Amino acid sequence: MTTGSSTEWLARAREEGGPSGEPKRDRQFVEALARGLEVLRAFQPNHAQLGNQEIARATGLPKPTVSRLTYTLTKLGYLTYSERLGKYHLGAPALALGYAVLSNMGIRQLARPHMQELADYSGASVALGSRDRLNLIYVEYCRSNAAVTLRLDLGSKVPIATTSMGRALLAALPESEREHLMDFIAKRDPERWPQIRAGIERGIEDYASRGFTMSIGEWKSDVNGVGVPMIPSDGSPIMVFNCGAPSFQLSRDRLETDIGPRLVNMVRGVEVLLGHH
Amino acid sequence: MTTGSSTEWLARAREEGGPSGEPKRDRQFVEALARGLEVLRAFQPNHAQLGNQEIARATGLPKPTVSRLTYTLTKLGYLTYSERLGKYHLGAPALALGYAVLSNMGIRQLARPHMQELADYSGASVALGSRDRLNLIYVEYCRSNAAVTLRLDLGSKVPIATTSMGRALLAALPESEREHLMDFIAKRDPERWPQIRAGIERGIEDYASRGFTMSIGEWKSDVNGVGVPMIPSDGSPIMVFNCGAPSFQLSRDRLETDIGPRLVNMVRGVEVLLGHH
DNA sequence: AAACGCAATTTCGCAATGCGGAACTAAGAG
DNA sequence: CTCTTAGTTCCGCATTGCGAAATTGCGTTT
Repeated sequence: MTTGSSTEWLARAREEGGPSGEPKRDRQFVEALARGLEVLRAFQPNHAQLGNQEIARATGLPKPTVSRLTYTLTKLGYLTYSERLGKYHLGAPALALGYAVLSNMGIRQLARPHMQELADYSGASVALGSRDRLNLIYVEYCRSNAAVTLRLDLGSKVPIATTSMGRALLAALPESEREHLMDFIAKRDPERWPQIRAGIERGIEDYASRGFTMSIGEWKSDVNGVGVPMIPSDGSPIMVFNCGAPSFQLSRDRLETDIGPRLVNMVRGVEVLLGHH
Repeated sequence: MTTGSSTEWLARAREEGGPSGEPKRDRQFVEALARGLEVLRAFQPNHAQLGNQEIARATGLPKPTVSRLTYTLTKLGYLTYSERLGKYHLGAPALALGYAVLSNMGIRQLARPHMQELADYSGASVALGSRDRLNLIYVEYCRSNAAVTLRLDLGSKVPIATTSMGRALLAALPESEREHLMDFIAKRDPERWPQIRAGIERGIEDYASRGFTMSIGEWKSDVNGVGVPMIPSDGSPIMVFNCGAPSFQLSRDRLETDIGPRLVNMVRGVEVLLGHH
């Protein structure tokens, strides 16, 4: 299901962009920390409980190393050991980190009223996401009081490959970064790559011509959405907005002619607010 | 405001319980990982943006070390660097961890209906917390539709020293652990320690005689609450429930005679559910 | 402009620290 | 009682992280 191992990401994280780069050690990069965090990441919402062995398999790290890392994380409270199952699960301190992320993210307060307005107008839900590897993480979320469906929580992930949000991100990314990510997507799912690629390229065109991207049943067959990127003025990473709903509620046509342009407008408005610091 | 440095915690985390222990190295403990996480922790909700210097001061780590750790965390996406400010802030991947915590915590789904029921009955809010150092982190939260006040989000922290929840935790903890924590509390706030200590001891008595603890305006002057601990059957850490509201809404008398006993009952109910796995 | 203060990064030699293959122990399953 | 599968301990090696001090970089001040 997942990529063979997450070691690839660690390897890439160390190197400069150069694909030719030999294993020149980055004396600045703290391997042990990266590996420890990799262990924490292994605990996805579906993999609630993991033993050392499973973690070793999931991360591609040697057993003794995993053993030491889980030992450390447990002492710090980030992991909790269950005697009954002989497995670890995530502890509350990890949650506190997430809360700090949200409460420190100024853009959320700025954007929320605008997002809510569009959500109410469209009867759909509007979200703000930030990238993590090949996913987008929801950092803000508004839905119309009408909408009953599509409940995604803050902190949850959607793939960049097939969502309108993801395509908006890719379209706005500098060429080199985009290709880097697309390489990974291709590698992870060679089967569907041709269609995925086509969707991304359509997204790039849509973004160039109209300022927003679309996904019509391409992420989940009964969900439609549009996406718009926001490129911050300082060097910080691109954020992405979307507006989406079940397909019976939001037709392709309405997205294209009405919601898409409005989302673009909304993002321009938020950008202005951000400019005022 | 905070403890001088968080290095104390790291030191303790390595050692066995023994207070006499000299710095016998724990070859199992990965220092670099612990330090890296300590850097992330420095980003509390109030300290949104931090430079290397500030992090060094907050964590008590040497500057070059901090520099390497922030470098690593940035490459991994857990921190983001703002050119404009020359400071770091937390990135979305940290949020994803928090989400995984919540979605994996089975007890939440089990307990929620019961918590909601009591919240509705009492017109107050009911929460479930788990300890992180000297705080309790809210991992589940229900409030009556009536209650307008006291909005605390999942992942936020309250001190164990002065809250009903905290006292319930301390009361249920084994002697040695309790004293260990109380030492820290005393050290952190010697000024108020006499009153704090008195409150904790009252909590221990209350818990022994009635099964719940109280805090009447001792955390925030206009907030009252009761707390009940839940000791899991496997070795995993104690969880704590509370029920609280602004003091005008929930009198001491009502807490003592009505809400407290009901909360105890509720927790017994949840414990039974947990037993059924 | 030059000089100053302040913060962040780089340097660099040292040894502490993290590493992982292999051996060992523990706990089920057949 | 063996066979498998998970987890820990050993232990020598060299990688890797360490931190004092020097260096760079930036924004003020004189």
